[in-house]
Amino acid sequence: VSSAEESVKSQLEDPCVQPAGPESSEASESQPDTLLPLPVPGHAGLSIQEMVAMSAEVDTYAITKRVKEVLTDNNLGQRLFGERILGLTQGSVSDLLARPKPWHKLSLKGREPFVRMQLWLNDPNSVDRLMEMKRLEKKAYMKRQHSSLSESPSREGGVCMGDYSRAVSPQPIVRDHQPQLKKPRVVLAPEEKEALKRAYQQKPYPSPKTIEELANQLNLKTSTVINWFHNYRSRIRRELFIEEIQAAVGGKSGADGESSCDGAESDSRASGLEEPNPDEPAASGHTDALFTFPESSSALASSSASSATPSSNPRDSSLRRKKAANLNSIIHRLEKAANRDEPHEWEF
DNA sequence: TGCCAGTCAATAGG
DNA sequence: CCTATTGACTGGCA
Repeated sequence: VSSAEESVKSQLEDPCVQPAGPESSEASESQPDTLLPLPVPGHAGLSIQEMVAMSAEVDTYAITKRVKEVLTDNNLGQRLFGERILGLTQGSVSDLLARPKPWHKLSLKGREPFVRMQLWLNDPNSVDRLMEMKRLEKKAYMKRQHSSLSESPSREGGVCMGDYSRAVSPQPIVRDHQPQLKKPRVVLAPEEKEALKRAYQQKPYPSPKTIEELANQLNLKTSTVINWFHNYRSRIRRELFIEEIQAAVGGKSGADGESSCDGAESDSRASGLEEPNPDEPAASGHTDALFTFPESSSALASSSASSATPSSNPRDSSLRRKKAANLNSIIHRLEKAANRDEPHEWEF
């Protein structure tokens, strides 16, 4: 029941509305930060970092929920909000709003965006100010469009913020000849991801040797494999946090006692980590691994474009797998803590 | 060195 | 345009 309606600590209350000031930030469209480097507006020279350090428990889930509402209600985008208010890029904002980590698991740095959101929400003029910025941006954009029509390719001297050089430029095909300053961005094929996920199930923390092998088998750079494991691990971890939050927020009736060691049931929403439908026909290899769950493999090898299964429980087996992998992960840590190298087999 | 938390930024859909 | 996803990078820690 507890939850937290305005669990905001007094600190963050912000009655005094910053008086707009000489807002001359114009002309130079898309000038990076306007007021990111933090001497917080109406707060006696307190920097955000100081506020973060002082602020008490904050309900990150509630905050992001509110922010999403306010943004959509007012037709304000994540990009604008991120760049002007949080000092983050659109992708980061999207991620943050979609799956906020619980406050107590955030580092000081990680808490900063939430404090800023809190501040923003408490400022009665925040929305209007943002809308004004949006207007100005659009105006600047129009101006640019207009001027570019009358002259040669006007290369903006801007700080490469919103620079979409495309559209009208006669560049039939991007047969790039430009000095590879732009690394092509690796895009793993679904099957490659599958293979990596399978490998993860076996060993969340592969040894350099294993990584090397995987890289060779899949024809990927080892750094790509390494990065993939880092990313996957942390994203799985975050998934678990979210389940934790939802479990806490959810059932308010009676004690939600979970007998099992890890309270993390509740239906977790579709996450990017979930594969449409794992199971490879073969997949006969997984015998070792500390934990492995059989999981009745199903046919249904529909490649992607799932969305089918109008009503069934797609996840569950995947949830179980996540838990299994999580256990392996925990074991890995315990072993490390125990100063034991090579997380090899244990006897249970 | 390896790990992690935060992010960035390219991209894929809408 | 906008949002979601995700490989790669950065800084901190041990």
